[in-house]
Amino acid sequence: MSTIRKTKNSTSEGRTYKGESQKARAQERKAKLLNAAFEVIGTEGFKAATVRKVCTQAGLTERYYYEAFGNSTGMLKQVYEAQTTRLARTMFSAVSSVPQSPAQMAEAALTALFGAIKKDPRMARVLYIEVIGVNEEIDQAYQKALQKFEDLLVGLSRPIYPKENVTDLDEKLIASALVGAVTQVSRNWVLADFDRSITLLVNNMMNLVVGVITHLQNRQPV
Amino acid sequence: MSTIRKTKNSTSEGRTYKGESQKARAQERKAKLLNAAFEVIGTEGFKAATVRKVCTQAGLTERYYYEAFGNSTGMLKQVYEAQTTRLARTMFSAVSSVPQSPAQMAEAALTALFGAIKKDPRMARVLYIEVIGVNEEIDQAYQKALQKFEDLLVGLSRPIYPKENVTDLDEKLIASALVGAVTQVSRNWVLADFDRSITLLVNNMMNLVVGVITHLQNRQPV
DNA sequence: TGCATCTGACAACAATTAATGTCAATATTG
DNA sequence: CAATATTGACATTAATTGTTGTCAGATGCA
Repeated sequence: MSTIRKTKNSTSEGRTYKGESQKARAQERKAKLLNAAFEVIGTEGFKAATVRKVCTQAGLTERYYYEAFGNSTGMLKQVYEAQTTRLARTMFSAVSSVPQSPAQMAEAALTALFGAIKKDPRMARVLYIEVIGVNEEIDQAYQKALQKFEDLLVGLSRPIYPKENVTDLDEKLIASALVGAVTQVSRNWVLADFDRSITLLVNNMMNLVVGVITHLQNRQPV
Repeated sequence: MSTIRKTKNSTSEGRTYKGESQKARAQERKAKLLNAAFEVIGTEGFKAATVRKVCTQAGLTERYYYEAFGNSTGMLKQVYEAQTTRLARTMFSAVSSVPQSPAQMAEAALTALFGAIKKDPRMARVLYIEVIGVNEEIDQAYQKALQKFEDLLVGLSRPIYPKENVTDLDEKLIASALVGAVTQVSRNWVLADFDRSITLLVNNMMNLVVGVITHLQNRQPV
């Protein structure tokens, strides 16, 4: 039997190249590919985001596509999750930096959302359009992300709801309806090439939010 | 030169076959293909609706696919428009058969919508999922259809809005937000396999509708 | 310096699919 | 019956794409 030759690091860990560890190189490639995928999906759509096109955009070759994503569903999922994270962070920080009253928090959140979308329309395309109806795995990621926003909304609005049992009141349903309302308005706004001011959008959505809140507070239990 | 032979009908009109005119046969084929396309798109999705699969489902050959649709975008567009028409009819008739007060009309419309979706989930898939992000032509059809619903809503709610100018009030924006809210709730409901009763959905959406209405009515012009 | 590893460019393969064409069988009409 | 229109089954073509493989050159390490 021949003995197995070992380098300083065990064979599976690889070695440094151009001054960087294997892990660091892989991360850099993944970041490049993620940016490229976001660019292509966000401007030309998921269907147009072929392996070759994304790799060309990234300046890398196909092998690294599979290293980073596994397959095209993986690519879309990662791009989507990166964008939801980015948006959530932006909105969270906006909400945090404002007096903690429901109306002011809602206004801050809406302003941050519309601002982010206008600043980078690729995000809207990824969040609202390209993830719809691709396959079950993406559907799940989409539902999960929305759920997170809805749960956040439910948590924030809990103190607002009437203590007594209002007939059939379903907080999650109301939350998802509000999320849907915002989504729809955003989508139309993007497709209409930002034809309205952010202030106008926020003011009108606030009618909806404040309307449902005060209505629920004034309702009598049955 | 040889003279051109003419049958009783000019050549371009074709002739009867199996007792039916050319037009009637073409219409029947188109109806068959439309049903088949709806079935495939509504259950397996647009991506799975290849020319061969739709034709097999319809019991017809590829040539008639192109006769009826031209291409796959045409197919999706026609299926989509057939479903929006069907839904609009159902909702319109429901709204008509009820006392013409805003709340009762809204309740009737919502009940009809959720009922139609539950009765045939393929419709929801076509209306809410498969038309999103296919290409520009479908996007336009989608926007046009939503616009029609939104315009209807604006028309119905016009008498409700305060006469005085409320700050920045944009009826179209409110309408599209409400449409988006309903759409989102429907989508979730389908994906969650109809986990709630229609009454529950309607009651909760009514909170939103009544909430925004009363809020707008009570608001003071600035 | 010599050898193993890593990288990038690209070839190759298989599978899918839209779109058009071929041709024999069937129905209609004069 | 005979000529022609219509139909349906299937072949063909061309293009695209995911995925894997090849190989030469660059890089790091002992």
